[in-house]
Amino acid sequence: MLLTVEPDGDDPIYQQLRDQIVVAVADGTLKPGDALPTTRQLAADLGINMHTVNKAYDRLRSEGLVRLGRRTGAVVARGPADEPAGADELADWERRARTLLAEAFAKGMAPPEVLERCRALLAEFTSR
Amino acid sequence: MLLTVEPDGDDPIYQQLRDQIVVAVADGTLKPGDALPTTRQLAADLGINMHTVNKAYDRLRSEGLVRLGRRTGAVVARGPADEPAGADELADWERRARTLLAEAFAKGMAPPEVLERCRALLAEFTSR
Amino acid sequence: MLLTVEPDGDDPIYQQLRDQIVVAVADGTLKPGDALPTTRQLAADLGINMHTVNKAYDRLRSEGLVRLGRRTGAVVARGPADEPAGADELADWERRARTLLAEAFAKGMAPPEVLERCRALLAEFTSR
Amino acid sequence: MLLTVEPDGDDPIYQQLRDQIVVAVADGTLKPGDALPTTRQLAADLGINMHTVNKAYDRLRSEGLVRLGRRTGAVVARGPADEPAGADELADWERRARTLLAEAFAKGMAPPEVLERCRALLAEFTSR
DNA sequence: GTGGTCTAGACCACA
DNA sequence: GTGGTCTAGACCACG
Repeated sequence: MLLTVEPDGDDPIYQQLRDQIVVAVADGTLKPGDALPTTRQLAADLGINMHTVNKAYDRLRSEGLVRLGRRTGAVVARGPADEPAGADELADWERRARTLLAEAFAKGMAPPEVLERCRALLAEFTSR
Repeated sequence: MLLTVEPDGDDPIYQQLRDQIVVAVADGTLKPGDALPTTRQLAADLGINMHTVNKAYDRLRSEGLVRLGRRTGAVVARGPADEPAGADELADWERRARTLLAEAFAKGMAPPEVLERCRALLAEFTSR
Repeated sequence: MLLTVEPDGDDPIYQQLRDQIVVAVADGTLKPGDALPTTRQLAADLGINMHTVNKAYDRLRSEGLVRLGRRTGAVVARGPADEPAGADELADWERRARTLLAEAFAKGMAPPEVLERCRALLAEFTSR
Repeated sequence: MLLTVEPDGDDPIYQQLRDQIVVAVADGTLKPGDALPTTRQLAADLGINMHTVNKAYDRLRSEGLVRLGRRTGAVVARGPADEPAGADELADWERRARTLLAEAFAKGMAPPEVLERCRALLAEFTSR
């Protein structure tokens, strides 16, 4: 479980953290019940502000992926196949997926090729 | 070709426009050579500022999807399968796709189901 | 001597014409004394405005590459090795060359490679 | 690192800034990691608008030469030989170089002389 | 009449 | 305090 950040990247730092943790949950590096580093611990390790880590954790909480306890810290709350996604979650995801796939298609990637890439990326998660 | 914006949405207005136009190009609503509304016209229709539309068009130009004409206004420059995507473009796309697919998987969607949704979304584009 | 224009290209049409004529003079397609098409002839051929052709010719005149006669039309006035460039002309050219070469270097092209490309491009002119 | 602008020059202000920064990166005045002035600061120093500086920086970012940081301001991202140029970048550069070299040749500069000037300009970059 | 550029001033997200 | 976004209004280059 190695987290890194690019302070001057295109995405805000808190989202970089959120994304990496989502991927870690997907590929099994993090399992339901696993504890995440404390905010101040992670902030110190990465040389960033504690509030930034906090914001990342809060986003994950509002997505239902982690639970934030006063004493337990941040704990992974949901893993693959743990609980089916809600309708709102699903509609929002589909909207983003449509945009992403449209971009690929509009920019010249052939649909079978796009689908194959999606399959390969998903395989990264299931195989581990 | 109906464009709408949510001024208070999560994404900036110019990106909402960019996204909708990308989808329109992908699904065939807009074909290479088709003219987009003029910046002033679209701005007036949507009740937003000219510069905001301008920024959306400028981004699309830098992505190679539209050409900004001197007299004609904005014109769709690239359609599906018009030209293969560059390596950088592709790597960036794959990074975003990984995050999006990881999110789906981590939130409980089964890989076959995810893949099926991707296939269905792509079919929206190829069928029209 | 085939001239073409992209109405929606990055460069203004009059400059596209100017550039192509400059290259034609350099590579020998056009020689000193050769007549260029009349403004209305060229405008009709390319489907553009007469004033646009006029502007291109005027720029070339101010650069000393063509003479504009009331009765003779536009005539190539100067060719390779015809007359050494003036100091102002030269300083301005060098400024633009510095920017172009800096861009190549800053973007990762090795100086020997850049120089070789320049040599090859110049050879296109001398060989014909 | 001294930047100047000519408000009434032929090139737009933002491009004058862009060009000067490209040259500065090429000749080593600016090295990867170096910070550029903040948009507001530079705008105030030059007596121009913040948005104009912003546009210059944004172009440089889209060219991959700088990263725009959240806290640090603009930072030089790519230096000479840091990363090879892409194919599109290269083709576009060659087109512009052809025009520039043709102009020199057509205006009476001998090819060896032109090449020597290019070599000298490149030497300005490598020597520092 | 089109997009391109510049100015001016405001509010927000991020850290 | 930084860049990012949006608004408003003006002038210019191009065709």
